Amino acid sequence: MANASPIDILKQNNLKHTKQRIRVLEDISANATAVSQPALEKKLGKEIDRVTLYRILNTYVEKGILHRIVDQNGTANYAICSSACSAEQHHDEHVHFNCTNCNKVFCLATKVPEINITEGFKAEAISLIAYGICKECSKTLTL
Amino acid sequence: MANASPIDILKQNNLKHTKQRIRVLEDISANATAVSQPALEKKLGKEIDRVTLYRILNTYVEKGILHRIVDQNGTANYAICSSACSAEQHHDEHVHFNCTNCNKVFCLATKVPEINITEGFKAEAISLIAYGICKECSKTLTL
DNA sequence: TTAAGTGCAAAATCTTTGCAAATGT
DNA sequence: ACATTTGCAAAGATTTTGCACTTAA
Repeated sequence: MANASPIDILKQNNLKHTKQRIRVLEDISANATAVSQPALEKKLGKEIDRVTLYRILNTYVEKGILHRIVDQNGTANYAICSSACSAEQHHDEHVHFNCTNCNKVFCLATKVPEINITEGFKAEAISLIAYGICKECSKTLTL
Repeated sequence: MANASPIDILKQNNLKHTKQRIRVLEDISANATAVSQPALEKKLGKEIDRVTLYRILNTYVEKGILHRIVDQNGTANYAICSSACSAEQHHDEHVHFNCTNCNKVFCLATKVPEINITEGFKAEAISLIAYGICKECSKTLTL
């Protein structure tokens, strides 16, 4: 249920499987944390044109293949969606953690709790990002 | 406790009260919702240089005078901090609502609930943004 | 074969930096 | 008078657009 191969994912979404698209999916799956756009550019910059990367990422988000998590700096981070996601109803209802030291974005197991939204407002999605120091950096930063 | 005048706020923070700084505070206070940077630029563009606006907003966020709420698009929105905020410990622990129709950002009365963060991660701040249709747009969008 | 996807060039934005002139205390 | 703040010019970064070439089906 969890780890479909890049090619499977592309097939399921009627997308041509080009080597650029496959590389992007491989790279993001390989990572335990969400990957920032700058990190992707740095990593794939020689294989994939910057513009193509923008287009691939947008396509993936539209199709519900990737989550886009925008952090406090306005930087986009991408993570593979769980199987529950689809292009129509895009549920990204787990908590994200953005380390203010290493800047990595983690998808936590914690689910976003029910929120009492003010009468009259209709919430369709909720983004909950915790900012602080991640597990790794906590160890290192023994100042 | 709530509505200090722009000049009072500047005095309290040892900032010179220039007409540009006062205009920014007036404009943001006048609004019930948070104000986006593009909206501020559009409104104040003839009175205040774009670069000056960046600097004023950054100063205000550093001093804890304004909250910066970054929405899904990476756009910064600004709202006056409650009295509980300070430059050192900056608590912005209420829920924000970003209307996907009019793009306005509302500060809701709802507080951010306690979250169980995964062992090892140290959360220092939490941003919770609900996306959907705001009160006003709900009325209008009777499609 | 042909529709979709990529790369390159270039435009449009957005954000930061440096410095001289203006302003508040 | 003096330290800050502003505005302008310019550099740097990010994101979008258009179009010819390439590639997967």
